[in-house]
Amino acid sequence: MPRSTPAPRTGRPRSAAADAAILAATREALVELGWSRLTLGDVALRAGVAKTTLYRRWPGKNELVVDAVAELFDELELPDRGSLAADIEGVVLRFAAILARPEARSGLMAVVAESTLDATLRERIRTSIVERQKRLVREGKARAQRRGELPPDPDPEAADRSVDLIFDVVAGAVVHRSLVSAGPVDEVWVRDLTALLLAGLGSGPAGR
Amino acid sequence: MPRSTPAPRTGRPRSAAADAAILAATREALVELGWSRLTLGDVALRAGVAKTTLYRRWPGKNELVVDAVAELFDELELPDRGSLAADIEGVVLRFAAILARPEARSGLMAVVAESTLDATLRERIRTSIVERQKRLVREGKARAQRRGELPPDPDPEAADRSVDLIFDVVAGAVVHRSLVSAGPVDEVWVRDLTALLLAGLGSGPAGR
DNA sequence: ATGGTTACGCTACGACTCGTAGCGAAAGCC
DNA sequence: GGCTTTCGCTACGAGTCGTAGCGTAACCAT
Repeated sequence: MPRSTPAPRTGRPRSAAADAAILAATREALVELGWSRLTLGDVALRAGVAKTTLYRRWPGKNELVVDAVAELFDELELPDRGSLAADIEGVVLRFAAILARPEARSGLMAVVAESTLDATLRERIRTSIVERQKRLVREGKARAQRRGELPPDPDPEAADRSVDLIFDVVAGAVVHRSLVSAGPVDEVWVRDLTALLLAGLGSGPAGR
Repeated sequence: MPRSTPAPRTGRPRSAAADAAILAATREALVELGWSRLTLGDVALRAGVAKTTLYRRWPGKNELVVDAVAELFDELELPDRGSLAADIEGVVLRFAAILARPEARSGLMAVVAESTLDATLRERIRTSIVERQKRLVREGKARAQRRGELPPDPDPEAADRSVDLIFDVVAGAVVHRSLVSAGPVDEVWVRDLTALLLAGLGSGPAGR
């Protein structure tokens, strides 16, 4: 989904294969070069298309990288493992696996950095990535409430706030752990995180 | 601290004022241009020094920005407000205030993104920023344990894991909330976050 | 088929930034 | 005063940027 095309009814249609090739080439370049040394000319070369074709579809490097990275997160799913704790551990491990890939690491943080001065880009990130993955939190929460592991929400407004908060805490913690602290997101860490989320600080990381 | 100078005993000494001017100019340029459009030539011009002087002190843009941003977080302190919950709320609000500044937003995320392909830069970030601010968690935790709000740690190894986890969860949540989700870190959100940290998911955001 | 319309590949362009080299002058220690 | 290092300045080749112009290719409507 490069951009919202007004869908012209006539003329030569845009090649869908070119889209896929460009996004794949972008991820490949992210792995080898990182964000700063990635150039659109290089991406065009890898994808086997002309540089001008690239500029016809995306406004610039930032938007291209957002679309290339967003595809990575669409494969996320919430496995039903029978309990809230197990569900959380499962999805966090999958999320961490995606974040371990270099194209996700360098691409995601770079566009977030760029979005601080570009409201349009920020909105693109929000709709393409953030809002899209909140479905995981909603699903996991509803599942836990059906199981009786979580109390029902007092009102819809509080429910929304709860979803937003959980999403920021979980996603933020995993991102910070793997990208900033540069520590492993392994089973030990995930178990500690889940314990903290479920029971709070009082229990401590060793208690379980 | 541009870099570890071997401290030559002879010759003209490096101007300390130039260091400060360069770092301040870097932050100023980050505000106006963001990371990608920031050029070292422009920073040198703003700081009133020659471009060559800049290259003599820092290897490149990444290292310069790390140092410029690291200074911002040194002003963080942990106010003693009498309870663990109040302490957390206080430091989170201060942290968010720093993250609200454009020079911190764009600079921090950009260098984190760059560090994914540069182990040296990653280490520089870890020592200059991350490890330095973990003191807040250690202090807050020790204080709460003295008050009896938190149980003592079973062993030093578990204590370290606990500090790392709390730091990633708190810092990650605040960063994710303000930079990725682009939501406000206000008193309402901080209260919900603190409640989640202390009591876990069971209580919900409305319970307090 | 034929003509209309749009996408495509290709080439070329001026403007800009990069990081480095070389120079003479300035600033501090012996 | 003599030595050493930093400083400001200028200049340089290399590389990237985003755009314009052109002829060709692909699809739709008649």
